[in-house]
Amino acid sequence: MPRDGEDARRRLQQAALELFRERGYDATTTAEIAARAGVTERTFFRHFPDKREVLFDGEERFRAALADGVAAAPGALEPMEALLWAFGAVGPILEANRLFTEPRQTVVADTPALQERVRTKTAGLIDALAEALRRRGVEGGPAALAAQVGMAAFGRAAGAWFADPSMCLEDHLRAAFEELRNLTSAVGRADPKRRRER
Amino acid sequence: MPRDGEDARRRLQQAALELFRERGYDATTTAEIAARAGVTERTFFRHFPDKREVLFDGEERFRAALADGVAAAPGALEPMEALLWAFGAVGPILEANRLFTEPRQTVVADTPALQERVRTKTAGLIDALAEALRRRGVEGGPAALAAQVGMAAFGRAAGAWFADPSMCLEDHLRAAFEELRNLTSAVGRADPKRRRER
DNA sequence: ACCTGTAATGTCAGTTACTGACTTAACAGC
DNA sequence: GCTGTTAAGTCAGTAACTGACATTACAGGT
Repeated sequence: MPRDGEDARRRLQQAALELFRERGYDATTTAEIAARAGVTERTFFRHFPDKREVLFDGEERFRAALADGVAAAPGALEPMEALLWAFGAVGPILEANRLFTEPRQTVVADTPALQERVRTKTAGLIDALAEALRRRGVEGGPAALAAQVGMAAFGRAAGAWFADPSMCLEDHLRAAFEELRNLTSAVGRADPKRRRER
Repeated sequence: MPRDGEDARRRLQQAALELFRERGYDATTTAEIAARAGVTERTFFRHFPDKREVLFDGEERFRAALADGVAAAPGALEPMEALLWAFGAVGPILEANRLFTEPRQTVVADTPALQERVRTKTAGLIDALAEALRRRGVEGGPAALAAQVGMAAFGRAAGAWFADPSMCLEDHLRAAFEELRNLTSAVGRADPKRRRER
């Protein structure tokens, strides 16, 4: 009976989040999730490719927003500046999803399998950023490195922003990127005797 | 019959690598691996916690070497300099394992599940580096960021070194870290109007 | 009304990774 | 020769996922 459509998907996500918080991710079976959502286990796997994915939704929209941000940045900006621009433009999306993403933070935090998935999602974002930089004329190698490094700074800024929302995301971003510059500026100065003992 | 001991483990790894290269990771079952190694499937899972882990061995040794390298770096070095030092000290290990790790590169390359595992392993290395930096007195936040960024540069250097072994690892490392400094030095100069339109 | 197509779901059987509980075979030292 | 330990075998079971097929609801045209 196809009257449900998109509704069943939302019920499944809701049921999954509830059960994960009640008894943990590993102790919850996909059959239980389906039962609470009022559908069959088979239906679960028609809406989500696997058990983990039920928690992650709308990530491709975020990825597109990041890529668009890099593309929309003024052409004169250096790679890292373009990334900073894109991260700033993505703030509203972060803010809008904040209450939505917060409950699953605790679930992800104590489930290694989900953390692994988060890393994969992040890797996808990094790839998209690198590709967007390449489209601006940045060479492949530096683009990939810049995307990785920029994402690390963004993660730090987003974390700090979650912990202290009194400062706006842009300021957190600027602080993180400044920290980054301070860290990297020191290298290659004294050039210590890089002997490999042992 | 416990006469095998460590030997069965090696046979399992060898059999797994062969089968993965013959017909791919996903199309290979743990039962097949065990059969080719001359043991039971149950024995496979006594030696490895899961199917993926049969390909990754000696990673904890590498992690310890990295942490030791950071600890052994001269105390006057800045965080990123200490990381560069540690990466340089780890070169011989990379070189020794080169022929050993090369065959599985192709398997990992076209198996998403294995790439996910590699990312998890890398995250473990980053954590170890951050912890080692903290032990040098670096604060938690900057330590984590420096470890992430340093590992990104190390990955780039190692990749370049695999592609072009004529240059020594240290030179590749220096090039990657220099690239990093160039990338980050540009940010925060003009401070463009970071308006979030759209 | 009737037919038809399509989209979401139900049903069921099967594969595979992985685990727990128990048994068995080899070897080690006393 | 007895005993303990260690690696392995055996067996039954769970749970994530998949393919093949049947079913139900609804939409539109005639």
